Amino acid sequence: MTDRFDPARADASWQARWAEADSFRADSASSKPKSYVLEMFPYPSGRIHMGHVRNYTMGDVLARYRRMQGFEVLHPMGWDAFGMPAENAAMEKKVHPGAWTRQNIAAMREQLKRIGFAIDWSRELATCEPDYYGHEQALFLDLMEAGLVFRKESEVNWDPVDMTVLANEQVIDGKGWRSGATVERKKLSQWFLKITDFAEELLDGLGTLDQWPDKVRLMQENWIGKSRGLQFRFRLASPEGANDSIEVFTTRPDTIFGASFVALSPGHPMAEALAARDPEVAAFIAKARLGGTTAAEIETAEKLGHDTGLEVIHPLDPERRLPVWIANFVLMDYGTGALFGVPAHDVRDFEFATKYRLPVRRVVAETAARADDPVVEAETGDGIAVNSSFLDGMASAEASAEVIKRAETAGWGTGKTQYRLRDWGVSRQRYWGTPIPIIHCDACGPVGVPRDQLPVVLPEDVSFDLPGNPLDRHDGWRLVDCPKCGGQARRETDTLDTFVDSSWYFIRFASQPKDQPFDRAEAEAWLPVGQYIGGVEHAILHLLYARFWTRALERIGKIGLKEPFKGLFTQGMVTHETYQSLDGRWLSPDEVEIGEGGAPIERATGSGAISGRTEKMSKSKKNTVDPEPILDRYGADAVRWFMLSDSPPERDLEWSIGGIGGAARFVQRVWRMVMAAPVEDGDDAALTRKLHRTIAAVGEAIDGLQFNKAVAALYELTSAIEKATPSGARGDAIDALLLLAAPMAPHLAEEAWAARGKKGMIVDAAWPTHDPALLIDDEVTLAIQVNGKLRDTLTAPRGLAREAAEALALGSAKVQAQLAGATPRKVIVVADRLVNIVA
RNA sequence: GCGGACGUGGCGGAACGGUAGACGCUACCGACUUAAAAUCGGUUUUCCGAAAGGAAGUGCGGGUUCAACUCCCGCCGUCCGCACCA
Repeated sequence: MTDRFDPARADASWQARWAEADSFRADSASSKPKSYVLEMFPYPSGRIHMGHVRNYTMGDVLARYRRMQGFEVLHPMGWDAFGMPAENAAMEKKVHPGAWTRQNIAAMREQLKRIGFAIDWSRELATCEPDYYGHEQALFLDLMEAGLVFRKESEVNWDPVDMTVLANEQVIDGKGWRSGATVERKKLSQWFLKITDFAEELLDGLGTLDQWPDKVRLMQENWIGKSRGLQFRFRLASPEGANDSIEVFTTRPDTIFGASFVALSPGHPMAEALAARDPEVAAFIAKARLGGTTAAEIETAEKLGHDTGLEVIHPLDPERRLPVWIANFVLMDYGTGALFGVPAHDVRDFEFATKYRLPVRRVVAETAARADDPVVEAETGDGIAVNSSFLDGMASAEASAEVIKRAETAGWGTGKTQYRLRDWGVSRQRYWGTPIPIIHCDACGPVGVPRDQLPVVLPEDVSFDLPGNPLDRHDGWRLVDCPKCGGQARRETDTLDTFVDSSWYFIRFASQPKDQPFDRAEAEAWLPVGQYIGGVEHAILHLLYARFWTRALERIGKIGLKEPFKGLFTQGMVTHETYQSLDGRWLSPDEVEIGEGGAPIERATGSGAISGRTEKMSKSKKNTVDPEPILDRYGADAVRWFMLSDSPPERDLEWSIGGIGGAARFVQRVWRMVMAAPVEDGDDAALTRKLHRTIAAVGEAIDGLQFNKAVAALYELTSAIEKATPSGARGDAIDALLLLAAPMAPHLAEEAWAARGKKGMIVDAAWPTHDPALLIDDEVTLAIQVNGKLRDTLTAPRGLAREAAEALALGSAKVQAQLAGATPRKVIVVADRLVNIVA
């Protein structure tokens, strides 16, 4: 034994001991209560970064804590292994995406193991392996049979040079991120999942997720975007071809008398029909479709319109005619792709009407008396209906209900609920993804691959020399017989969105039979995930898709589970300072030194540098810190401890070398204390009380995922033990400290536990319990206030009677000095806490 | 534009409506040492004061209360999400 804790030796040796003992295997058949702790699985980019370390450390503390509390814990790890970076690497480095990915997985697995996470590695999975994605294909077919999968034409961003489809974030200023070519919109026939069928229950379900952050629930609620309103048809004054009406949706039926135009989306079928025979319309539509989809562009985009010359009849005032325009601000995929404009009460309509000199008619006012106030800007709030015939005088909500009622009675419209949520397009024109298990036959149409032919395995012999999806040109794989008619047919070459892969991996972790995606009973034994931990960037898509997928499986009877994640925690990012040289190059913090007067200087050139904001670690800003050298230097426990200290876990954690140093110091401090602990007998009531308070505080903090508070409580206990004189109680406190610290600094805890001659490993030890009686002191400190200001603090026996406390307080010289002879008017006594004398 | 969160020392942050600044970092002083590292003890919200002590203080302005970082109203600022959603 040395006087220094040696993490390099201890980390490896205890990790080996845990592996040998198979300490973290989750036994589905265990009779113990179960606890499922899960962190969002990583994409195998090749290196672990600090964000991973923080995320998995939090989950690990919880998993180890639950285990010590007597739970059978499932804490698995896997790889979200499909996706574009592997294809990019294939193109750049001429390696196969699979080889690249598997190599990355191997490297990252070793890195994770060095941090000593309590993971059941026997359940490890990678979504890019057929034994995972094959089951996903089966589930896809199940959903298809249940009518939850459909095919539809949809627009994609098409890069004509790379001949590939781009995600929105790959389109930069209207150009492909890699080729720089101007991106085109192209219509492709693609597969969709009917998530909109679940809009209402996904929304309702949010109400049951009381262990989710409010913020995430709100974001999902807004994303689903439910709104109630009226859908109805405007009859055309003179029929236009086959169409004699235009269907619109509104959330403000009460403003219907304020309508001054009808606007069609440039993608609306009627607009397209008009364009087919009128070049002017066609030209306008082409113009309207230009322009980017970025937020900034939309913000500044000018409203453009084209008058079609058509007119519709107002449903409540047959004398009134409204002009029909085509307008660039009308979205095709919300509502009906057409709307009626009420300039007085809608910001966009107002802008449009002002530009094209369309009438602005007030139909809502604060009071009936202000019915004819001029409208200087769009007034979007509720009020009283005015200038609206039979609606006049009604409040907005009442007026809306009245219009819907009349529409339904007269048969020209119906009350309707609209959702912003759109169906989930899952087709990706990519190689490195789950093949969609469909065969296209000219005679039979799209046919599901028969179950006994699953998995549809990705062919290995592909090349990325040519642009486009290599599956499209791999005839050996692509050309197959139709399973129905036996005729010549082709495999679907699109692969599934990787969000599908991550929509059920938590079920596969819980149960992984060979012959089916999961065993229902076994999966249900573990699920829902008790605590799910990950970044807030997944607040909407991943978490919504996973909720949908689970509900879809529930609907088709595969699992008895509506919500996959009972508790959700979104942790903050790991940030670091940033620097830039004067000419704008990003500098890593190592390349900068702080000169006299605190001004940053670039080491290499000696010239000044600019310190920027502290931001999320990212390669582009060169402010990353690689965990590996830090682990080498300080050991796993110091890194883990630092990740949990200081910042509340939901907030960003600023990386600092001082912080990690402090954590390493604490590890050594505990070790020294253990090494130097003399064996003595005897009590130490004060220390015992401190210990029991700490046990309660740490447990409460970990339960609430407030790791920074648990850390602070352990620092306090450590100081108290150091200051205490040797006694039996002190020895007990050291033992308990090790148990309490074990989830956070497990290697140190094991090493110290062994050094203190304890039997067995600390991972198998029970979490200490506290005696509630010891949380209460016999003596309390009373705060003595005069007029609400603290003037004195006095020690008093606990449970001191009101009168006695009052007398005690009045006896204080400081109080008497403050009162200066005045008689107290009133005395407030809060038992065992304070006395407030009001003079 | 809409929605949400946050604002406390030099810094990260604590604080059931009841002693603001726990705990950590930094800095400084001291001890040990030939020396350094490591370690240990101490100080560290501001102002006045030698001290005892006093005054002010949780973004700003009001309010409720015996008592407000905490609750309410109005500003200011920062960050996040959504975004032409009818």
